[in-house]
Amino acid sequence: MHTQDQILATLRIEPTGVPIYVQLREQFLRAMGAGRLTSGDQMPTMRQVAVALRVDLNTVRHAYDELERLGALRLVRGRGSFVAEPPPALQGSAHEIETDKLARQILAAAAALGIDPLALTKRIAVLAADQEKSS
Amino acid sequence: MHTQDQILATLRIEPTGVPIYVQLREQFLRAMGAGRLTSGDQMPTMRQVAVALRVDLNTVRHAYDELERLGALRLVRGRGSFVAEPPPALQGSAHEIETDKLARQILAAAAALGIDPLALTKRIAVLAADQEKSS
DNA sequence: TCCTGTGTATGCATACACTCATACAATATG
DNA sequence: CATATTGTATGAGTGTATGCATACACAGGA
Repeated sequence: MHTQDQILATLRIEPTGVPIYVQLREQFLRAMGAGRLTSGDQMPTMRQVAVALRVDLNTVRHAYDELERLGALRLVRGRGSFVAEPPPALQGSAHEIETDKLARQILAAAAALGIDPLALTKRIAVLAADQEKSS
Repeated sequence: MHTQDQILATLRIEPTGVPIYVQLREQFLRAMGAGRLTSGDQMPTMRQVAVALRVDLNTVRHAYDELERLGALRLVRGRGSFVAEPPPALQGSAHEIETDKLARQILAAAAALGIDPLALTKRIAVLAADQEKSS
């Protein structure tokens, strides 16, 4: 019952010039990957986020919208928003396509931040290996 | 003499929702932090950047302007733009921290979308290598 | 049924980001 | 001095991001 509140408390909007909806999108994706939000979890309400961060409802919706298009959320009218099941089946070519998509997004993000893709690749490999062990 | 050209070749603008001037700002800051741009170096001309990236002169100026306000650049009318003396914050270690942050965020996103981190790493490496060649 | 909490959808207003075009001002060079 | 180069500046026009307000549509419970 406290999950949403805890997530809410972690959200931060910074005046860096990066659009608010982008900041929200990244923070939620990260919370999911870190396990602070898991499949089936109810997300904080759009209105909750809007009020808590003193941000417009449409802005939050913009973020939730993109997360749904990414397949990370399920938006259910009248009920709420929920973290989607990460398709574990995602086999064969479908998996390759998704992987490719994300890989390109990542390179774009790295370029946008001026981070060397090769250095980034190495770092990811190391962290991924660490995660393998701990699980 | 090749410095500007080399820096120019590393610049990338991606449609991530992050404003172009922010992308430029970050990339230059990181080039400084990584030592690819050091005190006294002449920056590529605003017009060079504008033409190379097919972006408006005012947009580039916006980025250079912020960098000057940050103390990272000295803009000299009629002569050019130069990296300031104490190339500000974001030194080597800070750069590593940023890379680390992005790496973790990527792993988070991958987990959230049900994508295998190792497969992702390989794909990124391939795409990054391709990009290196084409430039 | 009625009420409340959701997501969904408008319209209006403001500010910002970006492009395009056109200059002006200072510096360097011939 | 003339010219080119570079930074500086402005205005028009378009699209987006954000905020504020007001609804509508659907689900669940009293």
